Amino acid sequence: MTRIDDVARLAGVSTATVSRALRGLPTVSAATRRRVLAAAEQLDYAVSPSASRLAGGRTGTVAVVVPRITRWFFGTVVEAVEAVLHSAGYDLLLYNLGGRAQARQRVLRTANLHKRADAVLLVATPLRSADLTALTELDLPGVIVSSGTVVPGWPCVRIDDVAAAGSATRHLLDLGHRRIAHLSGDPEDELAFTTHIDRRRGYQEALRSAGVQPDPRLDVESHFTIDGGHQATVELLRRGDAPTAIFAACDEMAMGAIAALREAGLRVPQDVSVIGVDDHDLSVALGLSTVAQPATEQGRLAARMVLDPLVGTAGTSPPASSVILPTRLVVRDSTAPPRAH
Amino acid sequence: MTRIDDVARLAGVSTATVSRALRGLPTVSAATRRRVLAAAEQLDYAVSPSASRLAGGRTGTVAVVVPRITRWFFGTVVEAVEAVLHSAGYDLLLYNLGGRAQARQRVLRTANLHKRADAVLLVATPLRSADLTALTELDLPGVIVSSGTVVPGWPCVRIDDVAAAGSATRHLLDLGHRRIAHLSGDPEDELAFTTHIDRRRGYQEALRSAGVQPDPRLDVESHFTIDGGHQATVELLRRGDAPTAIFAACDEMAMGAIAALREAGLRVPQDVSVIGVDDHDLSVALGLSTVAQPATEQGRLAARMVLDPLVGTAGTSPPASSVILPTRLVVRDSTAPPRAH
DNA sequence: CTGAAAGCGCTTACAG
DNA sequence: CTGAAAGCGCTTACAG
Repeated sequence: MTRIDDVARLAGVSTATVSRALRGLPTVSAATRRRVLAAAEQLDYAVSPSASRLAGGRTGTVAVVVPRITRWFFGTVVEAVEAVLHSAGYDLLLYNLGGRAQARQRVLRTANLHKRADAVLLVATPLRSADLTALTELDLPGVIVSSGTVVPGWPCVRIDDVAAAGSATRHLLDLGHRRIAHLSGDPEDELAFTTHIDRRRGYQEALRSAGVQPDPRLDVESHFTIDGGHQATVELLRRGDAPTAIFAACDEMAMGAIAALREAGLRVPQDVSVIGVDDHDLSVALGLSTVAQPATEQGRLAARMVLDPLVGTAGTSPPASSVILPTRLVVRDSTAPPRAH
Repeated sequence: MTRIDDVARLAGVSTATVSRALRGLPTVSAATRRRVLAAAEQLDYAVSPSASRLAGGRTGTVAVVVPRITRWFFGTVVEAVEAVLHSAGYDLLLYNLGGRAQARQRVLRTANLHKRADAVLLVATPLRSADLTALTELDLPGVIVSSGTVVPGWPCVRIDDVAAAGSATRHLLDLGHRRIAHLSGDPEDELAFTTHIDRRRGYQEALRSAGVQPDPRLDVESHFTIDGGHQATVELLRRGDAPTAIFAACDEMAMGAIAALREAGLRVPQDVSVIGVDDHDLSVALGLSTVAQPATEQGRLAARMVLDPLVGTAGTSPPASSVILPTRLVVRDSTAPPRAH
């Protein structure tokens, strides 16, 4: 393997100069830089990350923590984050909590992040106070995407979940629905994120503003997955006195709801209207009405914000502040006025 | 930050002994190991990965390359891989090619893998010969998942795509279909993987075995996505003389096909039967017939195989050999006999 | 703008 | 089973 000494020798300079030239530091003359780059090229030299990290104290790596990479929102965010990080020359260390009970603790406690990453991107991962303490002690910069916990000093990129849920619910109210069910997140979930709390609030507030009293029997908790939406809908139908519309806390749950309704012989939207939140890839194909949220945009922005304090002249730019991106009601074929009685 | 010297001092041994004890090497007495572990615990010591990597020459990291993390199969594989790697104490460096034209080259050429990972997991990523050469020169062990290129010395975990496609096509033939369309992958795709070639072959062979001549007008190429399946179906219907059944090369394409059929006023399965390959999470909900492939199992197995030469006593176990996992026809509601004329 | 030298924090022969 | 010492391959004050 060629090392920095080889390049230095060929270019006729010191290793310090090679190091500076290759990293693009300004304190190298144009002519020297040219010679170094040519030598490196000729020798097919690549810096040793371990050596560079040990000597420089920077890892060139960002740790990305997501609850489940297989879920639409998280996969989409990671894809956007990956593109930004890699084009900035940063590595992406992936931590997928994946429903494992102790995964979160493992990630945050066992010094997995410590010295492995220069920054953390925490996507929709709520922290218990012990975890938060552990994370704070790592003293790393970071960015939060979506909901979760507020980490002191970490900006957050998200949508307004209360508003998004309100928008979905109001769409149903405007169509004339009054018995509107809600499928929301599972508070028992070990990986529970807080998104569902806000979305429920938006739902309830919209109902109350329209003079409708939220009915606990129409509010079913489940997982934020297709299967979760399916189960919740089965439960909803079991309770009897079916709603005329369902607001699912995410599109995947909405899809599960549609499947369960179809199995029960109910048509969408003729018998029951369904709306979700996300604008999942499949939602167009299914004709699912939804409140679209910009997942790629959230990922891209979060990645830029997480790189911000790492790249460039530290301390120059003010710390990034939190951003709330807009959502947009997308009406398709799964919502319609309730049937006349 | 506590360093190894601090632990050594507290435990009253040399740093070499601390290093050995912490890594579980057998050449440490039980009593000493106990003292070292207690000291490390007390000081909340965590080894510096950079230092360890530089000195030891191992990175404790596996690079995972996928075409698109947002696609069901790849997301599911990565989730399984992540669980195995992290529970073995390995880091996962994620490379998502994501449709970017030069991403593959960037990953393989720019020494991104070199010295960053001890092994590579290449998921459904075909290589041009220049890329293959570059990869071979890195001299890393690796495992291939799904199709792609054969890399000398790298075992492969996959399904039999020809058989899977044959099974899907035969199901349609058995129902009485003769005009069976096929939606397959796009050969122009910069990230084209070879899966679609095998699946087309299985489709054609099954037709011929049943005495049906494959009709090129019923064979439409597109992307392996929901949108790709949608577009391909629109094209298929535009050509006129619609088929009575569609075999889509993956479930996402099948979902797109179902959406396009519905938009065209065709019912599934009464007017047109649809079958895919995968058993995507949503397929149950949609009632989509499919040939199920074990994505989680492939990921888990591949991860174990990739760790195999890294962990334990090198050279002891024979190199892992390739594995072909079974697929299974799952009949749901999207396939039925063709209507009588 | 450039170089000599120390140091980053480990692991690994080597010797005992 | 344990330790002293070299070395992994860089980056960074420091000096000029």
